[in-house]
Amino acid sequence: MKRVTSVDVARAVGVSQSTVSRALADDSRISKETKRKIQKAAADLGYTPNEIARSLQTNKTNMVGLIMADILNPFYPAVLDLMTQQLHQMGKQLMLISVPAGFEVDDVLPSMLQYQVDGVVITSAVLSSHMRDLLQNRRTRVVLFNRSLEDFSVNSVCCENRAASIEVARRLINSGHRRLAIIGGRPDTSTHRERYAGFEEELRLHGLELVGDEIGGNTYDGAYEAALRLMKGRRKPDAIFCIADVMALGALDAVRSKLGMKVPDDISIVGFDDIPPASWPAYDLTTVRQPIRAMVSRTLSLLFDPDNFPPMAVQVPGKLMVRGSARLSAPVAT
Amino acid sequence: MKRVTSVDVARAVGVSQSTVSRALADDSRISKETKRKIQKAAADLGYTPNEIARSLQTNKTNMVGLIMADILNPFYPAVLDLMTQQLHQMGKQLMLISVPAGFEVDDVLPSMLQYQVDGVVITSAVLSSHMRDLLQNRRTRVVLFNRSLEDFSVNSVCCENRAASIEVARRLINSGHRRLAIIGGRPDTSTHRERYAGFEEELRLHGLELVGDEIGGNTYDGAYEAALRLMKGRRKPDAIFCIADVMALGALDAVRSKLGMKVPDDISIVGFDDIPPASWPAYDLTTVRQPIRAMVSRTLSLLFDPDNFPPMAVQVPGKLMVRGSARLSAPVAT
DNA sequence: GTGAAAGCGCTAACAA
DNA sequence: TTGTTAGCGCTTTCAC
Repeated sequence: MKRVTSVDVARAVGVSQSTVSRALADDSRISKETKRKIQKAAADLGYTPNEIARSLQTNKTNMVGLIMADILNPFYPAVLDLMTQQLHQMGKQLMLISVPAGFEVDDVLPSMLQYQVDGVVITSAVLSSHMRDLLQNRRTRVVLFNRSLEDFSVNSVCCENRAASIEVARRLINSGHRRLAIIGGRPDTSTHRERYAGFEEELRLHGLELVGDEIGGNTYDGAYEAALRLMKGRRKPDAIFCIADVMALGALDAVRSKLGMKVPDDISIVGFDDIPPASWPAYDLTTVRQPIRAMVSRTLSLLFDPDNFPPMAVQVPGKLMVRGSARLSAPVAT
Repeated sequence: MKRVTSVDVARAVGVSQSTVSRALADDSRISKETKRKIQKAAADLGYTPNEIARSLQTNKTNMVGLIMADILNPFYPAVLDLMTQQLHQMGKQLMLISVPAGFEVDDVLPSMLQYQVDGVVITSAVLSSHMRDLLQNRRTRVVLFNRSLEDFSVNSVCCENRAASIEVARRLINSGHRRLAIIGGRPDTSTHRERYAGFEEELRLHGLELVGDEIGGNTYDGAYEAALRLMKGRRKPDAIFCIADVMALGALDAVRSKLGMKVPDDISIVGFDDIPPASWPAYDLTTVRQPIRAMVSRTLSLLFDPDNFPPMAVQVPGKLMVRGSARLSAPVAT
């Protein structure tokens, strides 16, 4: 069965194809009567406009590309969920690519651009300068989500990573911890660097330095091993800050189930993100909540606001969720 | 800067536009020399074919639509990850929609079809007969993932839900459990019905019946409450089968942290899916593993195999992962 | 208020 | 081996 086009509708009503197009676009010049007839015929025939043809003509696809580095980190499904829903409400569609391990944005972005997506959201480690130029030349909007670039040459939406990490460090120190360690994610990500820097900076302010720092690769297993390495060190930490919740869960399980330690009595663990399992009683993780909904909204605003120039780095505040995995005393007024 | 088209490449080389098109499609009739020149010019100018225009002409977009009911169930991110990667390898793209709570496939599918996706994968509760007809008329392939229809009118890929659930029941009964209960997901899904039926059937075979059955809505919180309701019943279960891991985690936390029970000493909990947290020491959940990779591969085969007709219901075996959350004795030879 | 016609960037049939 | 031409299904001028 041949697909029904606007020409079929036109023929059925006895008007020209362009009139159909106008009527369905609710053009003010078309008479009420004609519109009604066309709408009826369209419904009867089961006509729906071909977005591909429309896109070719208007040079606008209403598709947004999303390049995700690690969907398997439980932080991201919520992002994805909100993103598709908000886009759908705006009458837009999402094209998704998950970057396989060992690949970069550069490897997958071009295939997405061939589909002429109107904008691209990237939640990945790095964006090469080559790709940045490419996007700029095409005038394809980009927003980095949960990532940023030092030189502000690209839009980005992040949590206030530094500030939040400073708060974590301060609260831990004020509560009597002195041997602090950190489990990082991937050193080539801005989130890693900012959280690491903020945490360490606050330590120095108190005349302390890290008793250990390990890389967990933003995975549960990676952090599990990292925590064990930390606990084998000369100076055993009394608190570990994991820059992502999924790693905090790994660290927690490592010290509890493998080393038989009590949390928070023997050691405090703090995460970042506030993924669903963080609030489950089995973990009861103290962590920094990222305001996902706000971050997604801001991302889409940056993507579609026509006079968003020059690119900007949006930062939204995180919120410390005090739960049971860290021995924290009441905050000190400042 | 205007986007560079095949016409620009043609002009640069001094050939016709169609020659460019052929050269880039590696048409055998074009001379080596011309091809080389065209490829060079294309690279120099940064030309990449416009997939939208190509799609309009070929009536084939190489896009697959994926409609996901609950991305927030930790079972699905792995599916998504594999799906995008396998598609990308095939040179295809994925268009994703997450169905918001309170909406149905019918509400989102049409907007996807306007983009002329070549096929649709659905992991949702129900597919109305109206939509089924629509898809059939358009000759748009559909595969239900982790869902099936009784009448086999649509392709589907599922785990052997019944068989696996029967095995769970048998193992529990053979290990001495007598008061079995179940926490279901959503009664309007095939997975719910099949797992429920298999489990109950095996019980009856042993002259037992469920001491309780509750609905957990496929969420952690829902199952947490459901478990508490079960334990308030007249006959308290000594084993609970949760038809999805995310619910098993909720049930586990409920009986452990809220009721202070020991697992598996006081009660056995078994799940279904084998999501990552299931194997974490904090849960150590006995569950049925769904072979996601195989399921995704089969799904894409069904979608693209040209002579896949009539529709078929593919079933792949699950695998019982025996861990610590259920008191199971060694399997009895049959 | 409506129609005719051009054209978005490509593929593919037909010519040469 | 290459060029010419006709669309794919739409939007959007320009006429009337």
